[in-house]
Amino acid sequence: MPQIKICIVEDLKEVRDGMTSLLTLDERFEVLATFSDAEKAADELPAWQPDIIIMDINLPGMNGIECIKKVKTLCPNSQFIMFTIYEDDEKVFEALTAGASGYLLKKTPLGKITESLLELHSGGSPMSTQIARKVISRLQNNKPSAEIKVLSVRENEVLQLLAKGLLYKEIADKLFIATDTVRQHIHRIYEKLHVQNRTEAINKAYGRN
Amino acid sequence: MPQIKICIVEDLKEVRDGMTSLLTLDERFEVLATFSDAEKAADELPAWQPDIIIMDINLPGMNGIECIKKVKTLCPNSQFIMFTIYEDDEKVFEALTAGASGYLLKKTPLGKITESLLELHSGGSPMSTQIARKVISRLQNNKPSAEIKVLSVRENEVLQLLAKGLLYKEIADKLFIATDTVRQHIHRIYEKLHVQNRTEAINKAYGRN
DNA sequence: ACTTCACTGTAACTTTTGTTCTATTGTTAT
DNA sequence: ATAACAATAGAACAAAAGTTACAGTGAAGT
Repeated sequence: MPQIKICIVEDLKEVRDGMTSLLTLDERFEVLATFSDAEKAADELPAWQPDIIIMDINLPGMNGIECIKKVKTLCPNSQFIMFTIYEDDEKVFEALTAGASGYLLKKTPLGKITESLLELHSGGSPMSTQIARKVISRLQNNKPSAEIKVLSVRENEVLQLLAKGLLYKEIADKLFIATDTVRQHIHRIYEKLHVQNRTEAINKAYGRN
Repeated sequence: MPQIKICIVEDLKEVRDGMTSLLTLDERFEVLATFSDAEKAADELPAWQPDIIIMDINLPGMNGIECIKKVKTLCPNSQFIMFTIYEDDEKVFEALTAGASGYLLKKTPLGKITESLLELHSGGSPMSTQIARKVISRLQNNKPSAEIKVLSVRENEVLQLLAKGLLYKEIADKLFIATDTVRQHIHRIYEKLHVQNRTEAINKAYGRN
């Protein structure tokens, strides 16, 4: 069983060293190199071709997400795992779409960290259920979002059809109500979502901004 | 703290009853109703409006995924969690894109089941890291879709702004062209995408059907 | 040289959307 | 019970979107 080759990109020396010694003590891992900034990492990572790159998100200068974008094509066999303080950071989500395969919280207990790395290496994507929800929502293009909850059941039905691009008349026919009633519902929807038109309503309700 | 209202769709009586008694014994949950087939569930679920619907995937007749598609618009505030034997089932993945927010394995220890339901209810998406990886990779293959490529550069710019919900006038101002020209571009866009209005164009271009 | 096409523009016209007001019915919460 | 709200609907009106037809310019390709 070969060791899992790892590189670390992290600006804080203590954190970097802590992670390095944790992994060095575990014979399943091998730390090839560490970097304190993204520019240097982007330059040198391709030469190392690690299995896993642990990437901090908030770095001085180029951030971790930009770094992924640069390095990804040059390290096609490397997997990126983000390392961050904030669990619910929108940046984590950005990173996932940019090419990261999972993430670790800085407060994660040590045992969990190695576990997550092993999971990552065996084809999984360690992440919290909160992030998982966000990812799924994006996949569905359908975020149940706070906004959508202020709408009544009927209003949601109307919005659903509105989002398909149906005419008022067509919505009315589908729901067996008058066109004027549809008009009414839609007006209320716009009010509740604080928007002016169909497109804005759809964007807001389904979380595309 | 109100109880979490739950409905169960599962064809095997033992499993159904087991789940029901597990949840009934826990005062945080309330089982409103159970169904042994998807057709009946699709009929009656809208009347219950549960917080969570536990849905078996493999059902006789209509399967759980079809059932979700039918019920989802009628229960906009309900969350669906799949209940299945196979962890790596492609069906699980289909279910997630169809609208499910997480899934449970049938072999899951009882304590984990209630934990997952609570996570689901508080906005998370319980799932294994394997499935998470699949979801992420689908997310990353976010292709700009074939349709968008038939459009000229300018038309894409217009479409972009159109998708934000801007008025023709606002688009014109942003691009420093006449409102009538915007009108022209949009007409061409609709022609090329074979659609009749703004919403359909956006859906088509960004692959939401 | 000629054709094609993206991009720009004008103009008249129809259809759809969105606003505002009013009003009835039934359900739910205090 | 009484207030609040969801769902329904009619009607008049203003604003925006969408259709159709025509036309000039400049760039790219044959």
